[in-house]
Amino acid sequence: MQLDNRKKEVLHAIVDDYVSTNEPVGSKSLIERHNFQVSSATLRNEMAELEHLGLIEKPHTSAGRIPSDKGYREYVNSLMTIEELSPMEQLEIEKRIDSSVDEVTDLIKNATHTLSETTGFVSLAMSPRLKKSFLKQLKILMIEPGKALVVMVLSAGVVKDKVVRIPNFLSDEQIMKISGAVEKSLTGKPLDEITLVTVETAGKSTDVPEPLLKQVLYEAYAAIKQADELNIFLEGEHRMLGLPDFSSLGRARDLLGTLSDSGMVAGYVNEMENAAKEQGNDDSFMIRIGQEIALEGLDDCSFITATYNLTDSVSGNIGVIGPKRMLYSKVISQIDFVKKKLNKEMQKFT
Amino acid sequence: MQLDNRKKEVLHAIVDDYVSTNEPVGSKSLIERHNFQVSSATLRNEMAELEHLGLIEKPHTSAGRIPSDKGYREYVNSLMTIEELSPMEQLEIEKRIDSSVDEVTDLIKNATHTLSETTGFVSLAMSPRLKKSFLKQLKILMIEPGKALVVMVLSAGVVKDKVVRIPNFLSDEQIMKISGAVEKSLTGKPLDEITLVTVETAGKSTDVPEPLLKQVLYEAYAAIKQADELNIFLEGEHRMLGLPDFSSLGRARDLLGTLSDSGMVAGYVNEMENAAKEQGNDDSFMIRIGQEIALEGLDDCSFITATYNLTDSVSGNIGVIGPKRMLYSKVISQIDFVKKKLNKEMQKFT
DNA sequence: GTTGGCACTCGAAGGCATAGAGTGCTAATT
DNA sequence: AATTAGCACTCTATGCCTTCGAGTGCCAAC
Repeated sequence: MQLDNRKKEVLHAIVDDYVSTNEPVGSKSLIERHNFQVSSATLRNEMAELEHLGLIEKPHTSAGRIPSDKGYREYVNSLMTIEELSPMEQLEIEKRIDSSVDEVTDLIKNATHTLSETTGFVSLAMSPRLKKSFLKQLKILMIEPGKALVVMVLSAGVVKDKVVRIPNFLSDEQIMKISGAVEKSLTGKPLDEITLVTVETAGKSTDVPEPLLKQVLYEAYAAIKQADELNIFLEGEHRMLGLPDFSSLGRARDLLGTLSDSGMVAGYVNEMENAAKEQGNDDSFMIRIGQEIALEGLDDCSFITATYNLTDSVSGNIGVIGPKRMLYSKVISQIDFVKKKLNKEMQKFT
Repeated sequence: MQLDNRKKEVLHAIVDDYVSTNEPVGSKSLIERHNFQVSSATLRNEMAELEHLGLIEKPHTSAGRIPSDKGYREYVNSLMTIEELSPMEQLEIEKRIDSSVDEVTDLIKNATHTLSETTGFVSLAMSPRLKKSFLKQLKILMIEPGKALVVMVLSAGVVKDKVVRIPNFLSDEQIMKISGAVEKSLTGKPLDEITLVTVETAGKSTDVPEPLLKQVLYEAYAAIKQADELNIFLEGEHRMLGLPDFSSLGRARDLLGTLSDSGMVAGYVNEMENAAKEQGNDDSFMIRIGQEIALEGLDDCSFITATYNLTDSVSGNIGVIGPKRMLYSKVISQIDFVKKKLNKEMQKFT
């Protein structure tokens, strides 16, 4: 979209004003609040053109203008300038992200919590995508007859486990044999290269009778597959209720209803991630505005995520869902700072 | 509270009508909907007395009456009759509570989810109180230099683990020695009898040098303590937004704000549990109505929980937070049925 | 103890006028 | 050709008034 400078300024001003006042902005108040060296009539003409371009719109005939999704998009893509957080704000975040936790998951939850508190919106994080991490250890521990625990240590410093059912007859020794054989042959393999066949082959070297063996191997395989399942952490849903943008109960309900289905949100974040990758989008932020979000009830929201890195090949997303009437530059730098802090803290785990 | 029969009938009718219509109920509509063999004037007199007793109240001078907290309390304690769920409803719940999960926690989450869906309210469950369960196994596994995993198998069929930091110098062998020694001497002990001293004594038999040993033992102790920390699962918060009782955004926000602090809710459930125990309340339900609930924003709610049992000595709570204008008899039987189903399914894990 | 009757109260809903912010258009100005 | 002043018009929000109806308390009669 090519806009002349003055149109850019006008759109910028409209977005700024609307974001801070939550009132449709008219030509007069625009003049009052900004140093335009033209009359309101001229602005009215500009605004009519911006409306024609689909960048702003009127809630009704005799009201001021509000940015459309396209207008926000233009603002985000070309108009806004991102500033660094103030040292105070940085310190606040540093302080909140506690580095004393022992597990990556806790660190991520911690960062998510912090992000929701600093932005005042809903925050979310995806667990790391572990497909590319490799097995460093795998142990099958007998818990009691018929029950075992599969413990996996992954290269990304993550520990996963799962209780599985095994045949009752199996002895402690047999399990240890299987455990050893599987570990020996799978260690060093990335999770996404481990298939049921791989696991079954790994177990062949033991002398445990076939049908029993097969069941244990299958369970081990299932445990490995479960280890790279994606989790999502959502936090601060209730904060949306405090925003004037969701003062209509209907909207608030639709929004929270959708967010309550965390699996659906996780799936959507995943799609976004994949789409970004396909497009070779090396921008570190993914931003979806209003109707661009393919989730019901999020028409008035914007969805911003960044990518954190646990290792070179293992990453996840962290971000915010807020009203589309938000201070984009601020929120983006908040996410960015939390992400960087998270990346730094994560190094301790790898 | 001693009420004559007619007063009981009137209160019963008022609660029923108000619950189903969400309108203050007046003397005339009461006559219309129920077979009172008296005139509306008589009912007005009765209602005036009920109001005097604090059982019902007027939103304003010229409106009908609504039950007060005390009125609901009376209703719940003495008036309502609890019916069994219909076979259809039972089947629906049976179907939803999936018995194929491998861990108790999943089963509990499952039941919580089901409860929220069947009641349409917020449901919650506490994780089992494991203080009285005893250690069946405890293993410390070396993950990498400086990092180990403490895995505990408890008598209640629960598996817990925690990643801990250990001194870098320790060898695999040394850890195994400690692990063996601790397990040997702690196996069979209830969690609440395990103290730091117990653990340290348990480790003494090894030849691992003192300061290193001590750190590992401390971490093991911390892992054990963490194992009996209480978790709470809350689900369906967004459903409250659909209820007319929370059509005021302010109330809804206060409510969801409070519920978002799950630690606080967990603490409160715990208090309720302890209070019930002290009073020797062997009733299987704990019910708190309106202002009886010592949590901000829950003035218009009722809080109903039941106790599930994982083993004789290990139990937890499962229940519902809904509007106080609810169909108590129905909700109670729903909770009761879910609890029974949960108890049944839990037997598989012990 | 019960009832019919009646005056009174109060909130909800609808109608109506007004104020205010904003718009688009036109004609004049630079 | 771009800008501006001016003006008629539009639409919402607000406040005020009225009406309507469900409900109440109380009193006198049964």
